[in-house]
Amino acid sequence: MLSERRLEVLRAIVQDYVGTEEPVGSKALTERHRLGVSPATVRNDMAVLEDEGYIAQPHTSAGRIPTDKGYRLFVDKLAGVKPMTAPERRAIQNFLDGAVDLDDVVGRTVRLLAQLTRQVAVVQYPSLTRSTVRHVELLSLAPARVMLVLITDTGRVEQRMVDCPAPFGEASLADLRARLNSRVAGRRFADVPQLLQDLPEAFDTEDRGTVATVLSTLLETLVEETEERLMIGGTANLTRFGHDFPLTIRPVLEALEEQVVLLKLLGEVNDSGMAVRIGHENAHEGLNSTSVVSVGYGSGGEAVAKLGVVGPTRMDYPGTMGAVRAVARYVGQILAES
Amino acid sequence: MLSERRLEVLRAIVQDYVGTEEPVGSKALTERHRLGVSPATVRNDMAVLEDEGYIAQPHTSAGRIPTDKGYRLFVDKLAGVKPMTAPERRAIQNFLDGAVDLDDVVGRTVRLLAQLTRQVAVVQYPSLTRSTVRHVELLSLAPARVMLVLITDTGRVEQRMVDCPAPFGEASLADLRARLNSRVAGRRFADVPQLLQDLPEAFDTEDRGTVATVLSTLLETLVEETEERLMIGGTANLTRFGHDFPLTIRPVLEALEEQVVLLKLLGEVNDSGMAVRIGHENAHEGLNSTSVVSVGYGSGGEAVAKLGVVGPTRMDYPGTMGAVRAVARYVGQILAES
DNA sequence: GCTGGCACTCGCGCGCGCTGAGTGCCAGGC
DNA sequence: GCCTGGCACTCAGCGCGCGCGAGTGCCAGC
Repeated sequence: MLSERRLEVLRAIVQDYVGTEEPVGSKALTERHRLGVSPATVRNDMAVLEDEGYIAQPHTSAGRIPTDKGYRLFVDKLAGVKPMTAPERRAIQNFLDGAVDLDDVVGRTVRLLAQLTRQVAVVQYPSLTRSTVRHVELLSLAPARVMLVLITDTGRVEQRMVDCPAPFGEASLADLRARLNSRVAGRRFADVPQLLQDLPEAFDTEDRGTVATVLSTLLETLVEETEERLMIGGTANLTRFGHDFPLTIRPVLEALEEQVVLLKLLGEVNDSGMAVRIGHENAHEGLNSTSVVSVGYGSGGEAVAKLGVVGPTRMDYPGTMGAVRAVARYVGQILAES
Repeated sequence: MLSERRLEVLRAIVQDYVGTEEPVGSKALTERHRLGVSPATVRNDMAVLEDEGYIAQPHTSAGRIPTDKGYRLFVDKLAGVKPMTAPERRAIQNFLDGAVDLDDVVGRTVRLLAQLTRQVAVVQYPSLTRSTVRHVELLSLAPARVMLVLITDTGRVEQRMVDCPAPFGEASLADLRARLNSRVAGRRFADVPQLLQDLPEAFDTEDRGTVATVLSTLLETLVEETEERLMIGGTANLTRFGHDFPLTIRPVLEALEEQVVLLKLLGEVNDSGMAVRIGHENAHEGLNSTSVVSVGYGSGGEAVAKLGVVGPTRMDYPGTMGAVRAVARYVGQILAES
């Protein structure tokens, strides 16, 4: 176990390094922080911290920089979440309040987050998994062609074309529409399959094939669209990554274009709230020199999707976490209102 | 007017520079191209080309590189469009054929284009301006709340919530729905306002307010959604931009995040087909060291949207133009089928 | 009008030594 | 036992000078 002072030294190193982007030495440390001890003592402490793997030297006789493990300790034990100031909160709220539809909410959120944190922002569209069905609509486009429109309580609309095995009359369509809605409207996606199980039996034999086709398309939509969409922004902030960044930036850009990677990235927010993934803790190789701060957000108490930012491991964790949390909270509010 | 051989020299310079990314000198030129003259002669030609502003030296006693004006001449007079090979065509078609819906088509297109050209791809969603209405659907969500769903022939779906001034019965709703569709289905967006002008008169006085509200929402949707959406991809290719690119890349990333800028970028494709914007020809400052190759695409003969790529001015114009044209053609086919 | 020859230019890479921040270690003091 | 000042050592970065070589412009001759 590290002594109190050594933890203090680690904190000071992290803070200074995040601020200056340069390896920090013992003398500079004692000058900028009131540690109450001499540089020599700090040097000893640093030697210990290095042995334990919390800090490292880029090369002999340079200052120290925190390792991933060092940042991890910093985030877990040494730093809190820096709350937003009142004006900042107001600005967030104002900015998000102007949104006119779901796309706009997500778009504004992503821009806001990128701007506040000066990093790359990633926002997942509200998920369908935990949402409920508001309405299902069926439109006859041709005798044997039906368009299925699914409207969710989060304001999302999905449509699918269905080619029917047999012509399907307007009356049957209206019947199906009514039965469908009375069964699933207001219900959760997860419950829908069960609720529709015996629906085809209510129809004439000749229509059963078509009904089954429509239903299976609906179920497919529910499942497929659970793979969420994402929006990202603030990629220009990648240029602030580091000096050597031709090599650093490329894999990050590549990773950011793969939805799957991103979804996984946000994926594992534990229920307690925020998740911070530091450097090599990220499964994806290209993101080994980045940290990800993510959090769930939702219209009620429950999280329906996630959002977060991707930045260099050398980031202002308390500030970033504060911004991410605040934005998530206000987006949740906006969604609840609409 | 430049002599035939001088044009040939310019072509050789552009080709070599695009290939090597290094200033090209007179000796190297005569070695790689069968110009039939000596380096000294080429030097004289180069001096002329430089006087005319087609090429420049990064610094005294280095080779020459083409200027924007040089590329312009190259594109206009010296180079054609390099057609895709048969296997490439097949690959494009196969890749696009797998798409399941509009989002997927656009997504695949953007990835394909980025991969083929190794540049940043931008694809505009099929526009609503020139498209036609396939169907308008009205759903009663509450006594005084109606959801309006607009389906276009390009497979796009837009929805809007309408708060009615007075409760609106199911019968009236069905009536409105039927009348609406009989008037506008299959018609062009631009014609819709006129077609609906006297529709409220067909309804009882008590319903007219609601009908008017619904109609104005529909018209708004048509106008608003004419502001198109975009998808971009291949930003990782920006890292291949140049050696000095910390400064180059940032404004480009910033520009790419502004939809407005991008739309303008694609905006001015003349009807003849492809547009190539070279360097300073781009209005947006951040894109002064990039070239944009764009083209319209559409499901019929008519263009409903645009797509293109953004790359360094030093790009393989014939190849890029070939790829852009081929992709546009196949996307058009796919859209026509669905 | 093309060519070979020639003198000149200048960016780039290399090696050098200096500087200064930073380190590890040690002996002495609280 | 822990902290401290002192000291020798290390090494990345920087500036400098130098030589190389690709490339140029010009000129006289064919």
